[in-house]
Amino acid sequence: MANPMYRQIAEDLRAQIESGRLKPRQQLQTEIELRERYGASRNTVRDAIKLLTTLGLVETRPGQGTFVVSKIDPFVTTLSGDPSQAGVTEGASYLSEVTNRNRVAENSPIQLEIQQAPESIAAGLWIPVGTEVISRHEKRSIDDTPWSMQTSYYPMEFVERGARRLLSSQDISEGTTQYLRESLGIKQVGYRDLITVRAPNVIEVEFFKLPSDGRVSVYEIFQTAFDGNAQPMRLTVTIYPTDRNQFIFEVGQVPAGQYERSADGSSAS
Amino acid sequence: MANPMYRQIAEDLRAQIESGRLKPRQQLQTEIELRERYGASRNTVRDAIKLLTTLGLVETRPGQGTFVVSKIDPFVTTLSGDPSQAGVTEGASYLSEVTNRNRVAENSPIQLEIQQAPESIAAGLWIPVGTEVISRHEKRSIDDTPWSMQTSYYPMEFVERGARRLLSSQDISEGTTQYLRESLGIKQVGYRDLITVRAPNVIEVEFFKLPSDGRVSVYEIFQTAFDGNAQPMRLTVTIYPTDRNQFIFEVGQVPAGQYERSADGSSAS
DNA sequence: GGGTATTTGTCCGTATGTATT
DNA sequence: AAATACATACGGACAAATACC
Repeated sequence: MANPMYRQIAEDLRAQIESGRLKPRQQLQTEIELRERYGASRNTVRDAIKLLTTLGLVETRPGQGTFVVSKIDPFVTTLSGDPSQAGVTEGASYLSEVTNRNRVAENSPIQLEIQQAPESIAAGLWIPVGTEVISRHEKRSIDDTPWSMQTSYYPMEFVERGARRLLSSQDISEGTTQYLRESLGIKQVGYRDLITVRAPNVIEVEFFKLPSDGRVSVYEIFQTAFDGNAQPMRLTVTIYPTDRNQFIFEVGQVPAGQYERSADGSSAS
Repeated sequence: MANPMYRQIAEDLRAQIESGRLKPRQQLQTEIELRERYGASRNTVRDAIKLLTTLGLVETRPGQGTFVVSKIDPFVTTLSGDPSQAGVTEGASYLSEVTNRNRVAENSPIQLEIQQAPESIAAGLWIPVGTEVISRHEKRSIDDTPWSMQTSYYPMEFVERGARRLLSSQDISEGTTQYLRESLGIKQVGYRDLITVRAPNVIEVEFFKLPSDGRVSVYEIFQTAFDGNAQPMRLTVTIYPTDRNQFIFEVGQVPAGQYERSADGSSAS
């Protein structure tokens, strides 16, 4: 046999799940039953189940059993769209969007730090490594589900030039983008998003309550905002778990209306 | 005992990797050596290594050993940008972008099918389930590395109205967007991308040569293109492995210039 | 090419712990 | 408290891949 036994067992179970013979939320046979059914040892059955777990097809619950996963209703974030709102990422802007969908959003207090820019942040802001930057960090939840972690970095120079509220951990209700325009005359004219996916770190596993085996990865989105002189004025890094988030962006003329892809893979408008 | 032993071993090794004491491409101690070092059984050490593998921190090579991963130089795809080029996804358009970066791109022949639209495709094209659609499927590689799999769906009605070349497996060199404009007067005025991440299926694992344990997930991007009547004219589904791909999109005025995030997490412009 | 040592992969059986019902 | 089910841990045996002589 080309394939080891635990893979064959996994393939068999996977076929049953994908064909719909095993439905979401349905319990699989116990490890003991599967051991007899496939004539394998319990450890081999467990290897098969572990593979399906990594693939996100099943989940195990101690004391209960192994179940076919039921996907989470995803939250959809629109990354582009109305250019006038473009890049308004901190503060209340996204709250209205969330509320529109009858969901309840919550923000943590803003955690403020002054750091020496490491390489990755310095490069995004076009400043030398080690330059002081302000970081404003915030955690967000929707319907009590941890949703995203966001950190925005601004050159320390902005404070010296008069934007002192950047150093306040108070929420800047009108948005930092507008605040910087009013206080310093720095106007954001565009931004660039870089989307990556990676495994979560320990902090992210804890906040998002992700399985500690790292099978759920996170989006990491670097947003660099530019002012009228084509200089970076802000770098925002946002983390979203991939198991509950999708992103939309639109180019050109696109009809309005939600486009949500539901849990079973189908769509609705 | 808060943590089981295999997690403690994994955390210890993880700390060594993240602190740089174990560098990318460096070999870890063998399982036997780790067993003695931590006073655990070989299977327990293997559990720790399996965890690190799922987290993407190490990789094992039979007959050789276990090594700290060296990240792949990612390929960066710009999803928005020049509105005149917007949505030109099939054919030669992306080849120039690749060539500009001194990489060599290759496309498979287009695989053509006529299908009854399943729910997910019907919803994207606003047509009833079961309506006939044309699917044009293509696999793409860059520098001999499998890069993406793309399938575009068009209403069968387009062929009946005269766009017969949609049924040819020949590449439509000027791009299907332009072809539809010339042949039917259907003009694409915008599109919407929906970005999701999920585990790969068997076909994707094989084409992209992904590890069969499913620890590397894939982006699945649904692009719906709209014509001047705000009707969907095309649905394109593209799959990219998350371990070698990043996406950029820009809104407003953004200075030109590459923004690549290199393997170690730093950036360069 | 062949043979051998090394290293990881698969599979088994068993015992005990922990979470849930 | 007892039963059930998954989680952790151990030890052993053999297979498969690789490297080296």
